[in-house]
Amino acid sequence: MRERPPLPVKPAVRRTTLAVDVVVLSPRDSALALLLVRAPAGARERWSLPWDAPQAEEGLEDTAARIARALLGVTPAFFEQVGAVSDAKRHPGDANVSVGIVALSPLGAGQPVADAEWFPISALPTLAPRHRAIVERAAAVVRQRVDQSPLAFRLLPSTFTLSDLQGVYELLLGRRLHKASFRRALQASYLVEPTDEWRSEGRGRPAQLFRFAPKKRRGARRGVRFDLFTE
Amino acid sequence: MRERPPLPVKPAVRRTTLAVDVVVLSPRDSALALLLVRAPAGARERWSLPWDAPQAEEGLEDTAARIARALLGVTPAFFEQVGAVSDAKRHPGDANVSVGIVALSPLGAGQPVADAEWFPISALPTLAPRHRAIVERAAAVVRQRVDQSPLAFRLLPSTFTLSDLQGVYELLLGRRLHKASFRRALQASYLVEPTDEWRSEGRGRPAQLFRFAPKKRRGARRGVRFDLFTE
DNA sequence: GACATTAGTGACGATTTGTTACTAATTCGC
DNA sequence: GCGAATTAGTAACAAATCGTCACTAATGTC
Repeated sequence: MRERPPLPVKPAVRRTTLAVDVVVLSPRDSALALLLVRAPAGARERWSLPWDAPQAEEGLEDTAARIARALLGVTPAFFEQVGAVSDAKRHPGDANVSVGIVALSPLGAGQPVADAEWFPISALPTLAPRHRAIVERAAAVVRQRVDQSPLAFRLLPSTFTLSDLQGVYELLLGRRLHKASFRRALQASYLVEPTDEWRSEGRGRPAQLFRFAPKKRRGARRGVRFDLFTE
Repeated sequence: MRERPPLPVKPAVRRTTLAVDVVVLSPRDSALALLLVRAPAGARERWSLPWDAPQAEEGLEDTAARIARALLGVTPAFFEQVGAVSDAKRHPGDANVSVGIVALSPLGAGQPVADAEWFPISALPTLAPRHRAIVERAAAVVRQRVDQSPLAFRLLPSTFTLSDLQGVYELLLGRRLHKASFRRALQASYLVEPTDEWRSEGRGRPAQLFRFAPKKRRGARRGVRFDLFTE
């Protein structure tokens, strides 16, 4: 048995510069859109993620909410951290550490201010390296949590049709889903309830509107899934 | 159509103090154990999570690796962020912002230094409020990702029996699993391959040793799950 | 050698899932 | 007005998956 050496690190805090970088997402023109702000003259890239430093003792999600509200006029419905980075990748404000936060804003809510614009996530302009990395992680986080978190519902208004909902899932997952299976699984989940309103969208049969109203249900005690994505 | 107001925020970085707080987990005596360090005399709590500030341009996971290696003599096999916090909850070093990182150390690897000790996760001493919150989030993150991430394999040595593996899953999930179902699902996942070694553990039939060797398989293109845990 | 203990598997029934094919309600073109 | 086109919604079948039980296998203990 070895002798146990004494504690070798003397922990100490250290002053650094911190930014909250916000990935605001919303469905727009049948694609997932990301809100960018025009960079000040002289910056290396013309666009960047909206960002700012947290105020004293302000929660990081509160910082993200403040930034998004200032740009859209409304507060997004959902926030989730995508991770903190402290590497050598360049940040537009040269922050040492960035916390990336994804914010979901419902379809059609808010209106960007003059220096902010929606870009389809598949056609983004050049961003600072750290911002590009944060956007990529955000997309992965959203795709990975869409089953466990009510993400999709936060991208829709408070009432919506089941086709709307399926469309958002397809946007987030990047693949088509089968209508009957989707509805059967949704039925079994007790996550939505029908309203007595219907919406007629030009042609075709009118669709019933639903609202997100999750019922508490006992954890379905399944076995393990081994859904590692090993690619 | 409203006039779009100009950009109302002038982003600026801000100097803060930052700490990386590490949740080192390892199976120990049939329970999940957490590594804590003895606090210096005069601290409000007698134990704390190991923590330190990142060095200049050091990645946050690298900081966590450095801290854990200093305490255990070995580098844990896996790191995952559990989130950044910047609220009023007290940190032992009074850092404004903490990044929590969970580190998984395989069964039996390393030996704590004199001022560090393993505690079963179900019987922890009092911790600073922020540390308590980080540990709770870490446990939730681990439970939530155990299906998508090779977490369980990182808590075991490089070869292990299937009963070992099932035991780790049961520790992480906090419930018993059925042997036949577990093995069938594992078979279908192509995550492990048998070695030609066997291990006799006192009584009972010897068990074959396996190693983690995930085969690339095409994404199983399932429908949506709606596994929201709404409780 | 009987028994306790742990490893590992075959098989059955129940449930879940992917898919096809249908019915229903609306608008559009003529 | 009326059929074609379009979108919503559902029934039902076949295949795959899952939970469970019951068994066989190989070891140590007494």
